[in-house]
Amino acid sequence: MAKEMAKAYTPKDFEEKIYEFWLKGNYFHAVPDKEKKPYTIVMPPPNITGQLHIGHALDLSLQDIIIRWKRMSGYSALWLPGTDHASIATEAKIVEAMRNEGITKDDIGREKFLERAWEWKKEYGGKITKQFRKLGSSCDWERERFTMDEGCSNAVKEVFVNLYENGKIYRGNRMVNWCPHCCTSISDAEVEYEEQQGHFWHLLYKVKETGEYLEIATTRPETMLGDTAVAINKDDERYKHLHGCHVILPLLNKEIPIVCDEHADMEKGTGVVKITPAHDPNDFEVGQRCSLPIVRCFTYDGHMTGAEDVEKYKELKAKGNLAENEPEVLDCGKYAGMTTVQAREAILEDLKACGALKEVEDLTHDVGTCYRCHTTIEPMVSKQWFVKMKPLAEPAIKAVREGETKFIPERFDKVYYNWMENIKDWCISRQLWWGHRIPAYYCDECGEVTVAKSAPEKCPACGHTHLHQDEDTLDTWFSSALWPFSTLGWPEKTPELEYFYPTNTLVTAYDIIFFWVARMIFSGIENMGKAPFDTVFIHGIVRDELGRKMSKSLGNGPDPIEVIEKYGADALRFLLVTGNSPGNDIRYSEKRIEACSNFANKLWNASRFVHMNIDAFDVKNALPQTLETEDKWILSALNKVSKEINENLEKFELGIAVQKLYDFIWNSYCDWYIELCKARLQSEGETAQNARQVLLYVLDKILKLLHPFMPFITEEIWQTIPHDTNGETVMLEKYPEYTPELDFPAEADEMKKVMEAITAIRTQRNEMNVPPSKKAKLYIATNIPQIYANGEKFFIKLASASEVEIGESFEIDGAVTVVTGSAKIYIPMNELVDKEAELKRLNKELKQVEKMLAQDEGKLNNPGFMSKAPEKVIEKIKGQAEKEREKIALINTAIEALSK
RNA sequence: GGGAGCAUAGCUCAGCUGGGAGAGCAUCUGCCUUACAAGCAGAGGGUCAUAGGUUCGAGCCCUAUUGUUCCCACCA
Repeated sequence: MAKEMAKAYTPKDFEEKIYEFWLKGNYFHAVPDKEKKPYTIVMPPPNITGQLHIGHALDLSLQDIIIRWKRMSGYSALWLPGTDHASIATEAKIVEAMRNEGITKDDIGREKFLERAWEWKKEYGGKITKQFRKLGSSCDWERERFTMDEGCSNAVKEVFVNLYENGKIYRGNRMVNWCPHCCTSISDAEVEYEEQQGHFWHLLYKVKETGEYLEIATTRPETMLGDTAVAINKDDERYKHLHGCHVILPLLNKEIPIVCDEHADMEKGTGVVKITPAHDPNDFEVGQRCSLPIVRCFTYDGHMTGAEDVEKYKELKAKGNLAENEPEVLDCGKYAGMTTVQAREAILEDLKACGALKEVEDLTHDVGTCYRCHTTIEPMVSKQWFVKMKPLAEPAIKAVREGETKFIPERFDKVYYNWMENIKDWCISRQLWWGHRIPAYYCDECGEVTVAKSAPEKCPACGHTHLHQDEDTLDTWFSSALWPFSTLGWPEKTPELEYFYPTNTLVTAYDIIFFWVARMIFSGIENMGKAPFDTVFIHGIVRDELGRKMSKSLGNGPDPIEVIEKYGADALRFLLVTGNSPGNDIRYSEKRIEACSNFANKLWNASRFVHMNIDAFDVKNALPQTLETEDKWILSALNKVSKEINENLEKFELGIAVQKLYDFIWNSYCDWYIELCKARLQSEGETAQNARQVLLYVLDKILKLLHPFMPFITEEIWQTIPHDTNGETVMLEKYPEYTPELDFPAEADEMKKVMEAITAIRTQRNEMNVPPSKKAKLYIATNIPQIYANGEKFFIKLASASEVEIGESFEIDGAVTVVTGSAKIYIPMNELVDKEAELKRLNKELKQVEKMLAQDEGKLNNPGFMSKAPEKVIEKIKGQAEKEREKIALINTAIEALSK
């Protein structure tokens, strides 16, 4: 084995090579294995248009840590990767590319467009997953899926047909969010609200019957052309006389009714509301309740309707193809063809001219925008497909309430309930070409709708053979919602589906709980009968040093690939997980990553030190027969950290786990254990050999413990050291766990006493500015001499002692006195001792300890504490008090001696 | 309007079911010591936002307040 380690830690030199090695060994591949328990994570599929950003890096790091840990813990651990077709984003990219060539979608038609899209997918679709590899992601690439591959498309059709057949999918004219830029409907979840400066325009509508004027405020005066009523509250005393009357719509001089509806709030404004059923969600509801006509005055691409649009409507009407709620279309006359923005200006101008504009008020309000292009959303009545949400939401709420699925951290279940409980029907059709085409077929003859997985040969109603498929495609999230089972082969009953579903953990940021997590839960329950995962592990988003969101326009997002080039993937992963607690955002800063890379370097060098000491000898990776106190101490510490890391990982406390590991490796292993060993390593014979073995044994465990977090460096080093198994890769080694027979609390405690004394001596010497080169004899007065005698070599090596004398008490003139919990140490340094200063220091220390003792005694004399505090705590306090008394005694004798 | 998070060392953040306040970075001091100066040995630095409460005991639990960030809904 003994491959050599390079002198310097340069991750660039080996990370790629290691990844190739893993791929070659097929170590990421998971199969159904009856001998093992399954553990499954499905990767949130990135958009094929996506570029790896730091948010992905966080998400992937967390998933990889969990899956590597589970794999090493004996599970058949599957991490299933894939990509998402991202219909709106991808289509926009292709349209843009075509625009540069001077062509439009309509120029080339659907088929040619899709050819381009697939080509585009082929060229760029794999880019992001290639980038994922650089992070060390141990996903099963053999099982990589794409939301529009054959299997996933089949699953989409199956679900659509099933939902349609049991009445959970319907088609109809409803109010939807329309993006005039993307020219498609979008779901409620896809609307983002932005605060904008706007105005309140107060309009005057004349009442036909009485001649009085009603004042009506609106933020969108251009919709007035589509008004089909004004509403008042039936209890509003001010307007009781107007029940059944009409107003004259200005500009159009059209008579529309005054209706009574609860939507009109007497407290707000004048209590009169204009009703535009075609272009406002609330007004649409009023229209439904009051049976008002729906008049559309906007085109679907954000212009005012005109004669042509009316023609189209008439054609439709003549054919008898008008569906329920099909809006009438208005010829906007002089405004026809204007954009809605232009029309607003023109209409206001005209209203002003005819005296119908009373006043203008400034107003800041939230405006709905498209989450993709941030164009202002136009609410429109249009014919779309919807998923009926109530029956799907109920069991999905139950699944979380009853604990079938739980959120980490828990608070996100509130967010989930709130959304699920207030959910409206989901508009799933999109007026786009790139995506899953809706499997609905219309008979050209009789208009009969057939929903089926494949095109029917003839109309089941009239037998006619001319049918055409629905032009629309499905919301991208419709297919992502099926991801946990469509990727495992559903609707086929595959062994993978049987074994790996339901999956275990879903790892994602809080910003897509609605888009994705919630929809996966109800889809899983609906189609599989079981929620798709037992745990949703939510993490935050990565922000910049100023706490701002990373964004393209700010250009504040570091390129993970560049970071990896510079510091290595291990450092980046480590950065993203340290100090990170579930659900909380983290800040990225270059400073912090340096600390991570330093840690990797530390481990590298410690390993080189081990090599330096074992390479020339025949050292087995196994514990020796005889263990010294310091060996027992480090083994106990290793045991403790192994136990805790497993516990923390179990609770998804990755940040805490990694912190403890860092501390163990750097402080316990490198700063103490290696230093403690140096004395032995310089000697000859068995004791040195034993040290080499323990050194190697612990390093091996460290590499395994750290592997999920820093996979590359741990593998690279592990490949160079002797093993205790004949495994090929550290990633398939057993993850260290607590081992009772390697716990030595008594010896560990002894060692800690010696270490405490060493630290105390160092502190004192440091304070007096004594250079380490200046050695001094130590007199250690203690009633547990054996322990200190055992530590003699450490005092010499690590506390600058020339020699050590141990006894019950000493009388030494002009010595510096250092007091620990169990020893009083004299350092005779006459020339350095300032008696006054020494006394002052000792008195100060005495006061501190006395204060602590007083506190503890206070507790122990408190009947409330004694009767109510748990036994464990009382014992602890008693122990503390005992130590404090000892220390006080020691300090007192030191003061006495000095005062003589 | 409803809900949630955050407020701890100069900075960035940890702190598990309440039982002596921690890390990294920064600062200061001293060190080339059988790996590592990307290092070693030390030091200083905190009324845990404020005010009450519960408790033998509160950074942690409860109430209110202030500041801050976010989510949802609505504003005709």
